[in-house]
Order: sequence, then C-alpha cells, then structure tokens
Amino acid sequence: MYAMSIWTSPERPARGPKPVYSRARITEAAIRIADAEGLEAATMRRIAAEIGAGAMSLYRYVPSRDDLIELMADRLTGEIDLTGVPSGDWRADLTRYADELRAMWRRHPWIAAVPRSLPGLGPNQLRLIERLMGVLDPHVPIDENLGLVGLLNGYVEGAVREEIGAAEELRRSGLSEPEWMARNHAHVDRLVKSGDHPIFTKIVMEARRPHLSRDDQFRHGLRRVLDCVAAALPPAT
Amino acid sequence: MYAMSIWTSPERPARGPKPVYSRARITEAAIRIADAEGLEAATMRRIAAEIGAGAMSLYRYVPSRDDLIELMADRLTGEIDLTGVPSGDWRADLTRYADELRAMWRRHPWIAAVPRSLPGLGPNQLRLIERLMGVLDPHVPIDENLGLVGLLNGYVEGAVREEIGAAEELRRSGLSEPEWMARNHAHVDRLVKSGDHPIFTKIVMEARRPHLSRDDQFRHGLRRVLDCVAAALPPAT
DNA sequence: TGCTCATTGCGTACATCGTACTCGGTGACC
DNA sequence: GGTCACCGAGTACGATGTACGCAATGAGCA
Repeated sequence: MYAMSIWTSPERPARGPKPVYSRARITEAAIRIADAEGLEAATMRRIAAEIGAGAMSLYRYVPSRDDLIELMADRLTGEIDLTGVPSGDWRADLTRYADELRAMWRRHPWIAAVPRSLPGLGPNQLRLIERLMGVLDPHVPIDENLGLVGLLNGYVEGAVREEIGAAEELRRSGLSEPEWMARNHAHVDRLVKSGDHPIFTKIVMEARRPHLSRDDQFRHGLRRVLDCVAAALPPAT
Repeated sequence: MYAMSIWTSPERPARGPKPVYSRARITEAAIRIADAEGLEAATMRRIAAEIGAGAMSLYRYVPSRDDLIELMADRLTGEIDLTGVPSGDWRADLTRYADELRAMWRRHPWIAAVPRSLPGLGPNQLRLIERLMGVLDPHVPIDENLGLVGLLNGYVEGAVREEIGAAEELRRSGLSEPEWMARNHAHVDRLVKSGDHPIFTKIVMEARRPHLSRDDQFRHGLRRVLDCVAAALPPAT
C-alpha cells in the first residue's frame, strides 16, 4: 500500500480498541512545541512525549512527519478568521485578511520554515481560498485574481519576515542574545566603516533609528499594495 | 572558540601544507548536487564525495552545513547580473532585475527551501543591495525604497514558486510522475466534484486550460507591480 | 456467550544525518 | 634543520525519521 496524501486518508475506521489520541491532539502538541522552540524542535519523539505517547504511536495517526507538518499548516490557516468576508467592501476585506495573516505569522513564526512549493489543500486552506478569492471574484477574471492575491500574500509574507527576522535568526543561531548582538554588530560595523557600501550603510542607520510603529509601517505598505489592486480593477468598482 | 559568522572567518591563513580544496569548489559541488537532486540531497558526505574528499575535510573550509548553505545562497546571488544598473531608467532596471531573479530561481529551485529570516550579508548579496537599491535611492527615502524592493521581491518569489511548484512537489514526494499525477488528480477531482468549492474549481479549470506563456504572464504581473512603484515615486520621475 | 481478527499502543532496531575528536603527515617559518 | 600550525580523513556519538513485529484490546458474528 502506498502512502496516501494526508487529505485523502480518513481519520479512522472502526473495529479494535478505541484510539487513545487523535490527529487534532497530535497536531496541537506539535504546534505548541514549534511555537516555543521552533519547527526543528518538533521531532516525532518530542511530540509523542508531549502527549504522553510512545514515539511510534504517532504513526497510527499520521503517515509521516512531512504530512504532520501539512496538518499543522492547515491548522494555522484555520486561525485566519474571515467570517463575513466577502462583505462587499473589497478594500476592507483584504485589509482584514492581511491583518489576520500577519497576526498568525507573528504567533507562529516557524511557518516561514515550512518548505512549500504549492498551496496546501486542507479543509481550512480550501475554505480560505473560497472566502478570500471571493472578494475579487465577481470583478476580475480568475487568473487576474490569483495574481492579485499572490501579490498581497507576497507583501504580507515579506513584511512579516522582516519583522520576525532578527528574533528568529537569534533563536536559530543558538547563541545568547548579547553574544549574537556582539557578533552581528561587529560584522555590520566593519561593513559600514569600510565605506564601500553607502546604501547598506543608510539601511543600517535607518534600522537603528527609532522608527514608525510596526503597525503603521505595515499599514502604509499595505495601502500601497491595495492601490495597486485598485488599479487592476474595472473602473466602476 | 566560538563559530564565527561565515563572512567574518577568512578563507585561509598561511603556514602548513597547502589546502587541496577551497570554499569555492565545495560550494560549487554542493550547488551542483542541489540543482540535480534538491537541497536535502546535498549532505556533507555527498558533497565531499563529489569532489573526492573525506567527509570531515569539508569542516576545514566551512564551520557548519548551515554556513555552507549561506555560501551557496550568496553564490546564487552572484548569478544575478546587474552590470550597468542603475542606468537612469528605473523601470528598465527593475524589469532587468526581476527577469534575472526569476531566471536564477528557475535554475536553482531549491533556493525556495533555504530557511532565511534575514537577508544574507555575503559579498554578492551586498553588491546586489547597492546596485538594486541604487535604482530608486535618489528618488525615495530609504525606508520607502526598502518597502518597494521588498514588494518586487515578494512578487517575483511568489510567481516563481507557482511556476516551479508542481515539479518541486513531485520531486519532494519521491513518487513517480504518473503515480503522483494520479494521486493528486484524484484528490483534486474529488474536491471539484463535491461542488463545495466553486472558486477552487475555477482555479483548477483555469490551470488545466492552455494558458498564456509563462513569460507573458510574468511580465503582465510585473507591469502591475511597477505601476505600483511608480505611484509611490515623486511625480516628476 | 464466546471466538475471531482488525486495530491499538509501542519497544526494538536500523540507516542516515551533522559533526566532535583525534591522528599522522606536511611544509613554511625562525 | 627543527618547530609547530595546518592539512586530510577515519572513527565515533547522539539524534533523527521510521520499518517491523508483538501483545493487548474489543466490535462483530456464530
């Protein structure tokens, strides 16, 4: 028997002893660990220990670790609350989506480390597609819609990556904060002092200044993206 | 002694026997393997075998596998040719960059699997920053510039991910092509036939139609992004 | 009621990974 | 010509994902 795609294999048939655990419990435990210590800390043994199970017991519920990660990603998508969308006001809807997506990424920064080439097809992900793309669906052809939603996703993803970047890098390095700061600053300072990188130097100076609140910065960029979307819409929308 | 950031540890001091290999050769070999079989196939032992070295010999040149991946990423950035940029025509420059970036990603799709939260600081990456951000630097403040470049990067990345998605997913699954196609189509067909996902169905139908050339599609979306950039520029540019 | 056997949780075991430690050999420097 | 920093690489360790097998369980049928 081949391993089936996770979404096509049912939770469980009947007969025999009742299952003690569940996909949901396992997924939840894995997310808890990943939130606290990163995705690489969510090993099969560790997840099993978290729910008091033996390591191999997980495989009665999930075909492989990769499939479990797929489940985790879909569970995270489920946190994006789009009730009432589409509402008729596309700008408000997309802003709402962008805020929800950003909040979700900030709660679970390890999502950035999930290697995905194609969008997932879990129930939450499908529900999201319907709601989100329903916002522009009456107004633009489907391929245009895909492009615009992709643009929005790209913006949010990039912005959040920048927000969580330093903290994640610090965690991944395994160094203590002062150690990491010292090492990083030393290198950056050397580059700045060399004088060969004028624009990089500007970026560093800007980053070290107290800047706009993260929220305002995000909203500012988002407004630009939405203006871009507006330009692609038919005039009377 | 702590592991130093890869960019601060010099290639090699003097004294003792001459090194047989080099960072460049190792990086090259690793990229060759990753191109052919994915990043996960580029293990230390495999890379060493590729250049005829012992596995542990690599650690004379590179502190860790993660650092080696950093080197690989910078080498890939070096493939982005921006000679003559900035030219004075920002639109042409950014189009050139987008095309180069897309071509690079298509040559090395495994770059999508490199977990990076912060931009790298290798020599090629720094050179790119100077040239690329120099395009808009006279016209917009640095934080605005960062946002716009981020938007452009997000667009290209998203578009290329979509282009290489199916092929990468197929490779990662380890299944044979007909097997994967059968399984995937079966699941998608079930979703479509259920009737619960009208917009997803539209997407599938659109994807199965013979569509615009990839290049035209990419250029179309890119034009939209550049219009968005233009809107953020001061009027007389 | 009692037998059957699919299904349970999980211990053991293995291949593979990154890499710490260690060694004998080498050759630039004082 | 002696010293010793540096070379390449073998051995070994801990951790990982997971294949396999086994005893216990309990729903369905006789």
